[in-house]
Amino acid sequence: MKPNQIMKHLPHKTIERLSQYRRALLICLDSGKTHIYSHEIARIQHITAVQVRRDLMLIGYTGTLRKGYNVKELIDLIGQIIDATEGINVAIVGMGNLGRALINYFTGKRSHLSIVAGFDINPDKIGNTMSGVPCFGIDEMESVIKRLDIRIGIMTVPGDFAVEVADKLVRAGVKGILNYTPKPVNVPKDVYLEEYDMITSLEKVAFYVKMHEEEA
Amino acid sequence: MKPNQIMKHLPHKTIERLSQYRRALLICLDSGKTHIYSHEIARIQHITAVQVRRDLMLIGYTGTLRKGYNVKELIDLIGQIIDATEGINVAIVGMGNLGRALINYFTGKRSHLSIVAGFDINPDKIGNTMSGVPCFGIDEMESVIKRLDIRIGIMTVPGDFAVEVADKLVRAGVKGILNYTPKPVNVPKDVYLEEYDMITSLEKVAFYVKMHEEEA
DNA sequence: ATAATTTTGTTAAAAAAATAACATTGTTAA
DNA sequence: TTAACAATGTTATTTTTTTAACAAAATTAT
Ligand SMILES: NC(=O)c1ccc[n+]([C@@H]2O[C@H](COP(=O)([O-])OP(=O)(O)OC[C@H]3O[C@@H](n4cnc5c(N)ncnc54)[C@H](O)[C@@H]3O)[C@@H](O)[C@H]2O)c1
Ligand SMILES: NC(=O)c1ccc[n+]([C@@H]2O[C@H](COP(=O)([O-])OP(=O)(O)OC[C@H]3O[C@@H](n4cnc5c(N)ncnc54)[C@H](O)[C@@H]3O)[C@@H](O)[C@H]2O)c1
Repeated sequence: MKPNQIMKHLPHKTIERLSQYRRALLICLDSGKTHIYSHEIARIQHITAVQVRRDLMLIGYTGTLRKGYNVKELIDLIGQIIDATEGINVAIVGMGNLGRALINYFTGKRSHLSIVAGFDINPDKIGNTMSGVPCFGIDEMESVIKRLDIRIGIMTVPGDFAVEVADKLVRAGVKGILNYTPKPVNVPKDVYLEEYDMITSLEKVAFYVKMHEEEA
Repeated sequence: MKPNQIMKHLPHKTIERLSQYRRALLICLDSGKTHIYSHEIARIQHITAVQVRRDLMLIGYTGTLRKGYNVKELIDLIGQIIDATEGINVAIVGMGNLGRALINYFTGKRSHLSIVAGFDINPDKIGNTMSGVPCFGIDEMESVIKRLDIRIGIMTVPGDFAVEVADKLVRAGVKGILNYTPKPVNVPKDVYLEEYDMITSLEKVAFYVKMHEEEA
């Protein structure tokens, strides 16, 4: 099966895990490790070794028996599968606390995904740069996105502006949106949308903490 | 089936969705809506109406035929299922950009989950408050957590400190950890751990954007 | 008054994901 | 040398999650 065909049949959960494996592998690489066993990856990610091997099987990677997987090779292969060949430019809308946290976190982390622009409505922020990322006015969005070939937008504006910002991003031609706003938005189906709310995560933790306590 | 028994058998995904439904319902309530149909909830959450009805069936909620669900009642019932009866205190470790974003976001949002303390290593931050949340030194962690009966810790420190902070939280007696650090940590199995990395979300968006482009 | 419609609630089926089982094969050790 | 071991890779099974199908009932329309 060609790489192209592989990609189309990867389970959604496998995609997520591949990204996580790579994150862990990069840490390993830094620490000088050249090989890693499936059960080591599994332990880091809190999953089973079988699942790791199964995921790697799906992307057609073959480790060395009894030596495990070559860290560098695996990082490269995961990149071939999940990264776009030429890299993708990303914009952040809303250069507040969360936007700033994201920009700091990303800068220099992933070469194939570059945050190349920020947008805000606050005149004090427009025209400045933040960790090297220039901040533009929201009115310039459409032109800047087209000019810089930005294909993904991250939304970190106050919830009340979520819907209007999403619409603006879509009109500007973005093909993926990552919405960190607490307000769900709608996009046409040729735009991939991912929404995340920290309250859901925290409430989930709280639920299982409660459950566990009641059990005892 | 008693509420207690219901909870034990709820699928993990249902727990997440219940939290999301409530978020959406609270928004509806604000806008003056008293009733809502399953397909309306579904549309907001980008899922199917059947799934909504099935989830509500699992928690034993009965809507009114042809009128839909009573927004207020449903909010209350979801609270009875997923919230702890007496509320849970939460701490944030690492009062940087992300920590600040979280505190702002949470403050006044959920009455049953209160962020009552922050911890940091930076002397300039210790002793101050941020959106009403006092910042303590990391050395005081164990005593403060015990004194304030904190049961969940959110980690927003730099990755290099993740493991040590997680250990500290566990030693202090926390029963749930939400790790926003890029470094996975390990906890004993009586502590519920949730880890989230924005890079995974962004890489997932990028993957599907790429896929979609190649298809065309 | 009756039929059509719309929405819920539930059971059944399908799909997706995780786990288990196990064959295979280098490596180590007796 | 051979047996035990420890790792991978793959198929089979189980579990979980989602979707579909449809009965029941209130409302609306005819
Ligand atoms: N999803 C999560 O887990 C999570 C966590 C924390 C915060 N949040 C949300 O993220 C958002 C940002 O949080 P924050 O703490 O960074 O808030 P913030 O107030 O610090 O930042 C918001 C920024 O958006 C800018 N802005 C306002 N309206 C705008 C518009 N129409 N167009 C462009 N920019 C605009 C503001 O000038 C500001 O710089 C909020 O919606 C908050 O609720 C989400
Ligand atoms: N998971 C995600 O999606 C995501 C997104 C953005 C950032 N991050 C991560 O979140 C973390 C925080 O990001 P940020 O932008 O807020 O960074 P930041 O530097 O602004 O904040 C870190 C804070 O932690 C404090 N600190 C350092 N060492 C500490 C210790 N040992 N104990 C207690 N406090 C300590 C610092 O004084 C600072 O206030 C980083 O690990 C970053 O990589 C994660």
